[in-house]
Amino acid sequence: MDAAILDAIASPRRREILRLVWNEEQTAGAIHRAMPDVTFGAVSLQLRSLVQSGLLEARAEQRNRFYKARREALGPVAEMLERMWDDALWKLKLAAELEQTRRGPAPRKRRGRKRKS
Amino acid sequence: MDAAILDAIASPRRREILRLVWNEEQTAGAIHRAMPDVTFGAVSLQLRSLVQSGLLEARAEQRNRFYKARREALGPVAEMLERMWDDALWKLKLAAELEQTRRGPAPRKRRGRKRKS
DNA sequence: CCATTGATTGAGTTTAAACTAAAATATCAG
DNA sequence: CTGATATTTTAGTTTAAACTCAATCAATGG
Repeated sequence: MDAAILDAIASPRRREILRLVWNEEQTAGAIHRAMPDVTFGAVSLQLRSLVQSGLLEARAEQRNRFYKARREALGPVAEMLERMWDDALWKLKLAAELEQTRRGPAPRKRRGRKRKS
Repeated sequence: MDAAILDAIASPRRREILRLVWNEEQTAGAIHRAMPDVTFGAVSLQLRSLVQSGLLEARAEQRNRFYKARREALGPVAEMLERMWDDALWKLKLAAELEQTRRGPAPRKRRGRKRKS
C-alpha cells in the first residue's frame, strides 16, 4: 500500500523474484535455483523483505515454503510491471542490468574454510 | 528507457521533484524552495541525476535553469505516477514517508576548510 | 537418534546513495 | 572590476542495502 512498493520494485533482484512468483507459487529453493549468482541466504532475505512489505505471501508445506505475489497489494504498479515484462525492450535492458548491478560485498577475501561439498 | 527509471522513482525526493516539474517547468531555485529541508546542493545533485537518466530536461535562461519532466521517457511509469498522485491515500503515505526517510549524513561534525585549489 | 534437505538467521563486509559544507562558475548590475 | 544572485561541483561523511559465510532450526527418512 505505501511507497515501500516502489522501493521493492526498484531492485532488479526483487523484481526478478516478483516475476517468478507472479503467476504461480514457487518454493524458496526453486527461486534460488533461478538465480544461482547469489546464495540461498541472500534470496531468503529478499523474500523476507518482500513479505514484510506485503508484496508476497508465504505458505509452509512440509519442508518447503511457497511464495506467491500478492498482486492486489501492488495497485497501479502491478499493471506497470506486467507491461514492462511484456515489452521486449525492457527485457533486454534488464538482462544487462542484472549483470552490472551486482554490488553487495564484492567477492573478495577467502576466509571460511572447508566449503566441504 | 531503461530501468534507471524505477530507481529514480523509488526515491521520495526525486518523486517530489518530478511532481513539481510535471506540468510546468521550474527553476532550480524554486524547486529548492519547495523542499527546504535539504541544501541547494542536494537538490542540484538530484536534478543532475534525473537529467542524466533522461527523466528531466533542462533549459538555461540567464541566471536561471529551468527543469521540466520528460513524460515521454517514463513510458508506463508516467501513468502510474499520475494515478498515485491523484490517489488521496498515497498522498498521506508520502508525507509520512518523507518525514521518516531522511537518512543522508545526519548533521554532525564540522570540518571542511579552505578549498584553495 | 542421526543424517539430510529446505530454509531462516546472525554477524560481518563492501559499496553506493543521499546528504552537507564550502568552493567554484556564470551572469548580470553598478 | 566588485559584488550579488543562481546554480553546480567537489570532497567528505553517514547510513543502509545487498551480499557472504556459517550457524541454526524444522521436518523427514532411515
